[in-house]
Formats: sequence, structure tokens, C-alpha cells
Amino acid sequence: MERLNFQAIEKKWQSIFGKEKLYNSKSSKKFYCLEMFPYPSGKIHMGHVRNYTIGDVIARFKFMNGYNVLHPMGWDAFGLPAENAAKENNLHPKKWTEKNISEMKRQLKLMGLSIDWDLEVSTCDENYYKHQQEIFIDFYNKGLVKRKENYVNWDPVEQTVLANEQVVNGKGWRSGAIVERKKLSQWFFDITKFSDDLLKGLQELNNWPEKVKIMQKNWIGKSIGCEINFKIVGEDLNLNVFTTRPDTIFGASFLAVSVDHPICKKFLEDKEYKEFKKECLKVGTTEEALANAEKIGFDTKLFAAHPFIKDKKLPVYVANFILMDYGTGAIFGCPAHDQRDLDFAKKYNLEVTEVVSENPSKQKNFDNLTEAFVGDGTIINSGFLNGLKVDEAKIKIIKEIENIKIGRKKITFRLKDWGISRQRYWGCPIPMIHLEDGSIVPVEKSELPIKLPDDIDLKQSGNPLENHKSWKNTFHKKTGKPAIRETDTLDTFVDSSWYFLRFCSPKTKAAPFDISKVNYWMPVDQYIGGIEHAILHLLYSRFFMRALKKNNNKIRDNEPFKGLFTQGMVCHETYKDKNGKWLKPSEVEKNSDGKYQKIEDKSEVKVGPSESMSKSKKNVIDPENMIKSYGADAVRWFILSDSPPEKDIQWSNQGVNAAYKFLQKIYNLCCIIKDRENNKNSLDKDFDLKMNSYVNKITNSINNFNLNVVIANVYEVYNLFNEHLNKEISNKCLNKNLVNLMKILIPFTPHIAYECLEMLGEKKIKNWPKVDTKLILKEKIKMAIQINGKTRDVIEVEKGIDQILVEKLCRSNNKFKDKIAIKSINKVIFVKDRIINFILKK
RNA sequence: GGGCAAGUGGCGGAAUUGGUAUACGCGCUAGUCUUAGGAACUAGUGCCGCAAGGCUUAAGAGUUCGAGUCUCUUCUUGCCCA
Repeated sequence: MERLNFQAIEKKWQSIFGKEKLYNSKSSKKFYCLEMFPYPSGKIHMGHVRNYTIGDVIARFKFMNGYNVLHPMGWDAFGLPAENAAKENNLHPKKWTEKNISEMKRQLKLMGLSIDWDLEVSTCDENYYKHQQEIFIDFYNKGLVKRKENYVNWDPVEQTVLANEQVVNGKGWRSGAIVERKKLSQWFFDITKFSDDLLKGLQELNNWPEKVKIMQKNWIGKSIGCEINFKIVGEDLNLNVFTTRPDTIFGASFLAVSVDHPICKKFLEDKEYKEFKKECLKVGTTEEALANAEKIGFDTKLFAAHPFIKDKKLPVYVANFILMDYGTGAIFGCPAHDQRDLDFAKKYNLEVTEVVSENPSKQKNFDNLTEAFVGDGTIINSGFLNGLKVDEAKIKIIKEIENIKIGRKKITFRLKDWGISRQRYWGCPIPMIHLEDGSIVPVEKSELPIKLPDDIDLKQSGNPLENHKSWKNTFHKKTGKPAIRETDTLDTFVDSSWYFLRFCSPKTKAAPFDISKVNYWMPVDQYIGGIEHAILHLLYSRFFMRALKKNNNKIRDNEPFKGLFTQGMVCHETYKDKNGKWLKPSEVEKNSDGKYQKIEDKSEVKVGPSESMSKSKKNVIDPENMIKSYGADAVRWFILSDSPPEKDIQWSNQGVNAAYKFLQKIYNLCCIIKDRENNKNSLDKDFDLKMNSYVNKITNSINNFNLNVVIANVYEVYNLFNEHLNKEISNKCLNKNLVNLMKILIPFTPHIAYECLEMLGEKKIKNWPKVDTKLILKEKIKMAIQINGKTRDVIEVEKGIDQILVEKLCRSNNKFKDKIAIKSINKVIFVKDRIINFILKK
């Protein structure tokens, strides 16, 4: 038995993979295979290994099937962690990032991926962000960039803006300080201009997971409602209210407006109002924070006339749960059928009238109910709407509102404009300057890139660009007048919204991309990445494609990603010592009772559930260590074998070990067959038939992303070879089929597959094994024989055999002769190539 | 609270989409062998039963010649939204 020297083999073939590309330039079919590019955090983790292994399988498979394949890789290199690391280690963000990139690139190469590194792109490279600034200016000129005031999460200690996910329980994730709402002038992309188009576009994304499409649909949140104008009693004033539940108008008991509503200007000097506004700012900006916050209101002492109930007056409040940027910033409250309204009404002792009922004969008393009823039902207590269902009532009331001219039907979206300003250093500078007269204009394109200054002081609090006087102070090129640079940088989601376009022509200098190249390679045929990007990154990229197309109509596609695959997470058990401290898997061993103990002092270890690998829980396995001990092929093989790719996978050392042992067996099989001498061939035909069937199955499984099933099938194929070694089968037959098996392995375990193919003397290795469809028809199949629906035996028959013949076979079968005597048969059900079922008389 | 998934041996999971349930792998058991290794090989391994046979896809019902797959009810878990 020859020992597999995977270290030598992997080194040898990786130097070749570096030069080899997946281009079939003469092919008429192209395939753009893209995995989400990583953030260069320092080292690759198992999530990357899984993501990039899946991508590599697809890329290599498509190449072998004759496609011209684009398979690039780059770095999502701007972002906050670089600044934090810089503070901690006194290392410049640029240096830190570059160091991480070169380290991670080295690690990725150890995996044996088929990436064309000539296309490498890094978003923090000025050759990249220069073009991003150009795109920004183009968008600005097309009216797709807005500047407006917006509430942000402000960390008073760090003196900076926090993203929603950086706010944990209302506190800054680093400083722990209570986060405030602060109004800032910010830059926005006008994504809402495309709301309807982004929603409609989802319909054509047939190769996207249904789940992701639903999430995007909900995020865009199209709702049909109407605006209603309420007259304020005793004043020359109207209040325009938006609602998605006009059917509940008869249950209205108050109106509420946002603190930012124009009507509030009246109270700016009111002491009580000032106090109230302060309270409102303490709540975060997320919908969830608003929903969970205690509902508070300020009584304006104004009243609005109910449009359908004569003489009914509704008090008007300013309330903390109403947002100015949704609808009109004003609502009518119907406490019985909206939870927030009910909470509010209970607090301020407002009337609660039930107007939608599941059971009209049994009306509810909301005095002692705390839960609003939001479901479907019959309308009650509502004049001309009584007896209708919710949907019918909506249509009727909107018609009536339009008839008497107090409002109109209106469609709104939950999707908000995309705030892209970040008060950070390590990001793409926004290419705008502020002039002395207060106007803000883009810089000249000839001045691009606006480079980030290297000499910055990260120890000072606040934005380093704001503090950098010589960088900040500049001149307006046209007029020569002094100007101040915009010191905000772009959200890193902007960087990742067009990198897939840059990959098509990464060296182009004159423009962000070469349109002919983009129109050749785009859309991305298969995009692969984590489900955590289901909404933002994918939605922003879809927006970018549309916005770019608006700017340049030569761009053909609307949708950047034709196919999407979201892989599951890599999980591992968690361990804690007796003091409740997290332990790394490498600090833990199994004792003789099969229980876990700490290696250091043999103390007891508590085993927790398997969870997604994370540094905080220490349940991480280092990919490079695994590659060192088992080889990249074994790691790739295992991470594909144990679970369907879209589901979570549990890391198991026994699992990689099994993968390693299997690859050793594969290698041995090649050694044995290479030297085998046998020319008897009675089983050749049958073997060819079976192998052909496996190639067919495996090809279909790869196309359906059932990669774990492919691996199970490969095990079966191996077993088939192993069983035949000492049988009457020719070397020629075994060799030929073994070459096909090794070709199948190329996408999965490329190093060992190439090595074995070389050993077998095979030179034509670029083509995927062909399936002979005629042979498929000749396969023998197993047919189940059932009596009264229960399987009693299985017989092997030719494909396509007819009922009469099968029945004949059954009557001569000893097991059935007695049971299915002709007299007793009531009915026979025959499904070609599947089953025969005899229904007997009772 | 709403939406979407999912629930199959000791474990990861398969099942040609309504047609042989438990493929394949791990683990376990017994044996063989040896240069004692991260071994390899052979046999076995859903449950009950000596066997014939019976039972089994979270639980219960239904449709069907036939249900892991379809329908309804209940329970549990995960994810997203609130």
C-alpha cells in the first residue's frame, strides 16, 4: 500500500492551479461564478472554506462542461474593524488591512481554488475607489443622491454614528454608553425611486431561494392604503393622515403625529413639549426599538372632526411611535385593532371601539383586554361598512373617501432611502466639497481619486478626517475659492454594490468598467454566500445595477445576480470549564468514560449545544491547522459531505479523518488498478452500464446543488470498483471508468484527482465524463412486488418491461404463487419501472 | 404576535417528487492481520421477536391500491420580521 503524501501533491498542483485558468475562450457559453468576497479580518475561517469550496466545485464543473468561466476573488477591505485594530495595536488601518490580505490570500491558495488571481480587486485600493467616486458623481448628476437631515444613533462617548446593528440594548456596542438619537445632515442614495421596480424584479429571479425573495419583498414592504384629510376643529388647519387600515375609521379615537411633523412648530416654545421631545430622542431608531419603547404622547389640546361620525371630535397627540418618514407622519389611532394604538389608548384613557369582529354576535369589551385584534373579520359599529369583510370594507371606504374628496388611495413602501454617510476614516471619501456660500458641489472628475490621507491621528476622538486640517481645507477648482472637503466616507455596502462589475475588467483605467466586458460576463450566473446578506447587500447591488443603467443605457442587465445560493453555517459544540469560561475545542479532550475534560488539569467540561463558530464562544476550528494535518482535499471533501450545502453543518474531526481515509483509499485504488493484470471481460458491459448511470446521477446532483449526495454516490462508486477487483472484468474497462471517476473528483478534490489522472497516464482531463443516454435505457431496475400495498419482494427486471410479463414472473415466484392465485385477485396496479401491486379480494 | 422553514436509527443524513423508508458516511459490536497506525480487512448494526412475522419517518386524524412526501389538527425547534 502506498502512502498518500498529500503535502507534496498539494504543493505540486497548487503551483499549476496558479497558472491554469478556467477560460474556454472559444466557447459560446459563458459562466460567471462568484462567491461573496471576504472582509480581510486576518485569517480565513471555516465559513470561508465552505463558501469557497462550493464555489470552486461549481466553477470547475462548469469549465469541464465547456463553459468559459469567470471565477474572481477580491477584498471587501474598508470598514470599522481596521480602525479599531489600529487603535489597539498602533498599526495604521492600511498596513493592518494589507497584512491581512496577504495572509488570507496565502491561506486561500492552500485550498487549491481555481481562482484567477489576476483579477484581484481590493476596495481600499485607490484604483478601485477612484471609480466609486466617479460613480457617486454620476449618480449625483442624475439626481440619485440626496442630502437630508436624518436621525442617527449617536454614541456620545465615541463621538460617532453607530449602525443599527452596533446598538445593543440601546447601548453602544463598544463604549456601552446609552445611544442617543441625533439629527445629522447625511448623504442618501435614492433607492426608494426604484421600490416598485426592485419588487417586480424579484419575479424574474427564478434561481434565487424563495426565502430570500420573501425577505426582500417584506423589506420593501409595499402597502396599499389611503390618505385622509382631517379638519382641525376651530382652526384653519388640516391634518393629512396615512393609514393602511381605512376600514377601521369608525373605531378611530385619536390622531397622532410625529415629533417632526410641521404642526409641532406651534409648540416649540412650550416647556412641556420640550421635555417630551427630549424623552422621544432617547429611543433608538429601529422599528423594533420604537415598538418596544413605552408609548408616550403630548396632548396638543387640538381636536379633529371625524369625517364620518357627525359631531365626533378626536384629540390630537404627538406620539413617540410615529415616524415622519413613513406615510405622512400622522395617523389615526384605532386602539381595538392596532397594538401600539391600544397601548397608547390605555395609557391616556382613550375610547376603544371594536369595529372588526370574528364573531359579531359576541362583541368584546376592551376594558380588560390588552391585546388588539388585527386579524380578518366582519365590520361592526361602522355605519355603511357594517357586515363587510376587511378587504371589501377597504375598497368601499377608499371609494367613499375619494367621492367626498377628503383623501385618496395611496401606495407606500417600507423601504427607506439608503443613508451612505459614515463619520469614519477607513472608507471611500465622498467626492464633494462645501463652498463658502453654503453650497455643496462635486469635485471635478479630473481631481479623482480623492485619496485618504495617510497621516492621521486615530487616538483623538471623532472622525480623523474632520480633525485633519490640511486635508479638509481645499479649493474649488473652477473658481479657486477656498472650500472644505466632505469628511464623511461611504458606507462599505457601497463598495460591495459594484465589485462584481469591476471583476469583468479590473484593470480598466478610464472608467469603472468596460461595458463590452460587462455585457459579456454579466449577470453573475451563480452567486454564492451567506444568508446574512439576504437583504441589504443583495438589495443594494440590485439598486446599483438599475442606477448605473439609468446613467448609461448601454448596460444591458437590470439584475446583477441571475442565480443565488446561500450556504449554511459551520457549527461546533461549545465547551465551558467549571468556572463557566469558554474553552477552545483544542483545550478539551475525551476521557476514558467518553466524557469531556480539560486537557490542562483533567477537570470536568460542560458541553453546550452546537452553534455557529464564533470567536466569542471559542468554538472555532482553524482551517489552516486542518489543512496542515489532513490536507486541503480532505477538508474540502468533508465540508461538502456531511450536510446539504444550504443547511448548517457540524464540524467533526472524525468526519475529516474519514474523508482523509477515503482519499487514501482512492489513491490506493488507482495504484492497484494501474498494476492490475486481468483480461477476462464477462462483467465489462454491466460495469459500464452501472458507471454510466452513476455519472448521470452525479451530474444531475451537482446541477441541483446536492453536493452531499454526490459524495455518497462517489462512495458507492468506490465500493463498486472495490468489489470488482477480483472479478472477471478487464483492466481496460476498469481503467477507462476509473479515469471518469477521477474526473468527477476534480471539482471536489482537485489535487488528488490531478495526481491520480497523471498516474493513470490520462492527458485529456478538461472534459466532464459524457453520459450515454442509450445506455441509461438498457439499465436493469429493481421492481417492488406488493400485495395490498405492502412490499413482499423485489425483482430485477429490464427497463420498460410490460405488465403481462411482470405478472407472469410473479406467478412463477415461489413466494407469491399461493398468495396471488388468479381467483383472489381483485385488481392489479402496475406502474412502469416502479411497482406492481396486487389487490386481493377480502 | 406575524411570516417562512424544518422534525427520518446512537449521530450527520438519503429517498428518482405519491411507488422498495433508513442509501452513503460516522459511531458501535465481533473477528482477522500486523512494521501498534490518524491502521487495514471481514461480518453485523432501526425497533420488538428464538423464529415465522410484526412495528417504524415528532403526535393524531384524513385522502389513496399505496403517504416520509398531499390535506387538517396538535406539539417541538430554527430563522426572519414586529
